[in-house]
Order: sequence, then structure tokens, then C-alpha cells
Amino acid sequence: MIEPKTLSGFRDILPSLALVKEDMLYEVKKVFRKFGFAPIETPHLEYTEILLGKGSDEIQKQLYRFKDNGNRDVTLRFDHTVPLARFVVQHKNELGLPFKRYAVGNVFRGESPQSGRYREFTQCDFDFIGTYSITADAEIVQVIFHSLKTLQINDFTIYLNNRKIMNGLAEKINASDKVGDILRTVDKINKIGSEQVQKLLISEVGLSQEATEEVMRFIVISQRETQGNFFEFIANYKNYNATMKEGIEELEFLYKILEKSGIDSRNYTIDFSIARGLGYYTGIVYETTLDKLPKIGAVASGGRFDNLTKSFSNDNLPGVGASIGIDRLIAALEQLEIIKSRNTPAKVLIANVDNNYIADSYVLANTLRDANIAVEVYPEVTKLNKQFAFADKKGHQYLVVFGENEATKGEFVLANLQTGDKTPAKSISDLY
RNA sequence: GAGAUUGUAGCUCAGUCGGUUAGAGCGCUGGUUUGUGGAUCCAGAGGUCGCGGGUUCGAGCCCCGUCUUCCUCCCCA
Repeated sequence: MIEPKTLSGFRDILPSLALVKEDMLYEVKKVFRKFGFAPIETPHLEYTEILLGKGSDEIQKQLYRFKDNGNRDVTLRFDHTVPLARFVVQHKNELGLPFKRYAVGNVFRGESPQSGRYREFTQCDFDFIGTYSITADAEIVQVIFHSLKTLQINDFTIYLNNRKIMNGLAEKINASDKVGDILRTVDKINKIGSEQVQKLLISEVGLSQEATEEVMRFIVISQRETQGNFFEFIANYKNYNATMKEGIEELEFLYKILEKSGIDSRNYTIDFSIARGLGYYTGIVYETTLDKLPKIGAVASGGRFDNLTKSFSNDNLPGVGASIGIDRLIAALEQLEIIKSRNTPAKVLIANVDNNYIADSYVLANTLRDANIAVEVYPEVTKLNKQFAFADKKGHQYLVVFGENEATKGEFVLANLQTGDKTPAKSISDLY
């Protein structure tokens, strides 16, 4: 016998979770479409050189890379963004720019698995390609907002920052070459605290005491902690240099749009400590956390990457996009007890008590299906208590009994499994 | 990749100093009720103690290897 097992970091998803996940993806995709994002699909497997174009050393170590049967060097995709870069360059002329797309699918990373971190997981990406306009950034923020709202999540914060501000800061302290290290260190502030960040900036990044203090002074700036008009408060920093000025003005413009876009001002705020580790971001970045579960990490994040297609084409295409971490959201919703558990998509189970009337059961079932109600018929005649228990376990909301007694009376028994009510019903409309 | 940690029934876990036939709760199956569920009661099934090797008269327990779990670093969703 072969022992049934899955690879480390890979998992099966059972109906109770898969139903929730599919429902959530459906809702989120509806939001994407409402904003005009079109679905695309790209292969799970790509030539390694395509994926490595943008990859750092860290990412290389995490690749699922191998030789295929034709001895080609191939790699499983580790995100949707790099394949997107190849895709838009290859199909630019057919797409029409600017181009808005979403992609939902699994990606693979060979890192060591931990709770909530798998080697195969689902990413929901949506990106706006081919425009430098900050209105595109604003649209991405709105999509994040409406995606979470449609999933019944209300207590979340989209933190906003701009890479250009961080670059401008690095310029100011003459550490432009270290901006990546600074970002990665600053990014840990919520995890290890500001004192540790300060220590690391000196010992690991190699900043001077003075430069470190400047960085620390800067990254604690957040709109929520600021009294009065935030943009007036930070206006002075525009004098640092052109990069800083541009970064702040972009945020100002973004803010102006968001204020009038109808999204709740409690759900977004500017915070200079938001760094985003990923190297390819060049402008405004976002990171969304759940107010009640900050520890679960970012559930939706992204930003602007204006050099996306540089390695595939001479005429560069800018882009801005974000990704919703659907697996993490599911974990969050479970903890917040927003998810109600069930193991079947069917709302109604028609019990089978007598094979002589099974045909009538199917007529009833199909009538319900025509009314868009998911229904299944129990396949064999067994004791009714077994069929009740089955419906209970699976999570059907109603059980219908239709047999000889009902046929002669011209009605059927309708049991509401949640309330316990069992009533004779004459019409299927009682189920609506 | 480095360090720490875990592995016994479908699940959660006991298992004494190395000692004879490895336990519990939940779940599962059947009955109690040959057409009426959820926390009744009764019974039952289910384990090469992760895998391989070693020490020993004897290993779930000790040693080595390996896989796996989980955590930290790293990186990220």
C-alpha cells in the first residue's frame, strides 16, 4: 500500500473551506469587474529566465525550478506580477493601453512552511498597467476598500506611503545606496519595536547616529497621530529635495481623490513607517491590516512599480497593482467568526424514504433548481434519522420528506434544520 | 538554508523506572425507533506507536539516520 500524504507546505482544501474560498473569490472578482478589470490567465510554468529577470537572490532560493522532459530550464511562478510583465510586453498591441487586469490563481514558493504560510497558495492580483497617473493608484485603493467591504469586513486600515518619500529621505542623509536595507529594517518596526530598528540601522545598515535619528524621526510620522492638517504638518519636508517633494505631492493628490471617492476615511491613512519589502516598488505603496487582528499580517498590499517591464522591453510600461491574500483573509474571518461552517453548497436535502416516489422527489428538486436553489436528493433509502443526521452534518438548511403519506395528502414535510420546525407544506414557495 | 520543536486511533491527547494483551475523550458505524436530526442510552470497529537502523533477554519509551509538524531567523500573502 502507498501511504497517502501531501508534500510539506502543500495541503488539501476540504469542502467546508473550499466553499468559503470560492464564495469569497466570486465576490472579490465581481468587484474587480465592476471597476473594469479583465481576467487573464498565464501559465503556471514559465522559462526560468523570464521569472528570474526581476528576482532577487532571496527569491531564487525559493523557486521550484527544474528541467522539463525537453531539458528546458523551467520554474513554477512565485507571483502573478512577473508573469504579468512578460504578458503585457508580449501582447501589448492586442491589449490596448492602459490595461487593467486581474489574475486569481495559485503561486509556488519553496520557503519553509509556517502557520498560514504555504508553498502553494492563492493570490488575487489586480493591476493597472500603462499609466503614470495617480488616479490609477487611487483606483487600486478603492478596489481594496470595496473588496474587503464586500466580504463583510469593516474594521481594516489601508496604510499608505510613497517610496519616493523614503528615497528622498535616503538622499537627504546621503544613504541612497542603502535605501533597500533601510526599508527592510524599517518594515520590521511593528514586529521588533523602534528601539531595535534604531539599533539595526546603526549596526546592520551602517548608518551614522545622526542619520539614524533622522530616519527614526521621520518614520514615526503618521496621519493618525497628527493633530490638525496632516499635509500642512509635513509641507516643510518638501524642501529636502525634488524626490521628497514629488513623493509628498503624489500622496496629496491621491488623498484628494480618495476623499471624494466615497470610501470611508477611517479605512485609510498615511503612515511613513510602511515600507513594503519588495524591491520592485517605485512609488505609492499600500498595506492593509485588520484592526482586530493586526498580528495576522497584511491581507492586501501592493504599490506602484514603474520599471516593471524594463527587463523585457526597451519602451518601459509603468504599473500599479495590489494583491489580496485570500488565504489569510479566510483565516481572519474564521477567527472573527464571520464564517459559518457548512460542508455542502446545497440548501435543501430531499430525504429518500420510498423509491416508489423518488421520481416525484426529482421533479421537486428540479423545480427548486430552476428557482436557483441548490438541492440534492439522498441517494438511497435509509432510516430517516440517518438522513436527518446527514443533513445536520453537511449543513443543509432544510430537509424535505416526500413519500407515500405526503403523496396521498398532496403535500410534503418541510423541516427547518436550524429552528427545528417541521411543517406540512403544499408549495415549494414555502422554501423561499 | 540555519537553529529550536513535534510525531501514539479519523481528531485532541495520556502512556510511570525500558517489562507481558497500548488507553481516554470526541468523532465514526450499528442498535435503542423497519418514516422524523441536534448533548439519551447500549454496543462495535479502528493503531507495524512517522519510517529505517542500532542497543537490550525485552523498546511507544534509550541511541543514530531520515521524513514530518510547528516556531524563530530570513522572506513574504
